[in-house]
Amino acid sequence: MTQKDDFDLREFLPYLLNQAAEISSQSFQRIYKGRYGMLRTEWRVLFHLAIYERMTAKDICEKAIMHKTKVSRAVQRLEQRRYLQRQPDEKDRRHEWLTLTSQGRAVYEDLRAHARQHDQVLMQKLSTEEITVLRRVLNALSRP
Amino acid sequence: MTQKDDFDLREFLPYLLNQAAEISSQSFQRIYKGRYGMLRTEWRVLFHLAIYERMTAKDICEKAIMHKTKVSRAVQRLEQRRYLQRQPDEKDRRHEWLTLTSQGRAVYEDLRAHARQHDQVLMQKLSTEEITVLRRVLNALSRP
DNA sequence: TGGTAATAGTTGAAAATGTAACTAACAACC
DNA sequence: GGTTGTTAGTTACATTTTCAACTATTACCA
Repeated sequence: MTQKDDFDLREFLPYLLNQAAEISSQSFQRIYKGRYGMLRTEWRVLFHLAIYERMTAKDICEKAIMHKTKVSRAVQRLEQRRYLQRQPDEKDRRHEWLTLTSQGRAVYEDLRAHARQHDQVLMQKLSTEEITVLRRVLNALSRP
Repeated sequence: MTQKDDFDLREFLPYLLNQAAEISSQSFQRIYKGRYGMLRTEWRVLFHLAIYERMTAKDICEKAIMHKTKVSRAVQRLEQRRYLQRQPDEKDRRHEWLTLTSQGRAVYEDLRAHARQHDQVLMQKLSTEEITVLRRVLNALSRP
């Protein structure tokens, strides 16, 4: 199994990014899945609502770059667990404002602590300079 | 929709990595999906076989960090399209050696050209220094 | 005003993925 | 040699995701 071609997958950015994303997500997944049976789409919605306090599904789609059906279903499940509330907009009843319940906020705070800790572990593999470059670069690449 | 919490998703590495991976994969996806109806798992297997010439499914699992069922199904579909051949190992008939057909190699060469071009576009957003740091860091984060 | 277009969000069916159980071949040990 | 354990790979079933079509509401404009 020796390399034949001169094309190196380890230099192809989409491949590398996926690999790193996959690996770095796994241990965090064990936490939100293990503790709350949540999916990736769900913690993302939960975190957005915690951070921005009040959003419509559309807002979440844009911020999180998630498809509306994903958001719709994540919201449903979070609502079933009483982690969030919906409130139709009076002026435009196509919109629904979403906010976390106190229960949802508690879950968020727990997960946030784990997220911070998880990030610490990841960053131990890197120098401070690498971390700043990485964050800057990933933010740049996240804009389509 | 103003930020309330001091936790910043844009600093949480698994989130950032996923976002960047997602965005940066999209235009390449349009190519392999549009031209050959392939899935992400399939181009990955195809590329590995092109680069390493001869591998078992197990080898691919390890190199590509993919679950064996994913690899198994990708191999099936690539075989159906006559992009690869299987050859049982004579000594240990649990192993199957996989190699690309000339047709598979042709598809690879086409996709490789697009991959290179795609990478060029991505890298235009970054400085050469950022690129080297990024590659090094992503490789480090890709090891569990 | 009425008719068409646009927007927010949901739903159903098809495709893809994850999980666990399975088969087939080999290894190791008594 | 026969039993038990391991390994490579597949399959079946449940869960998740994707895609397209749908509803309900508002915007646009002749």
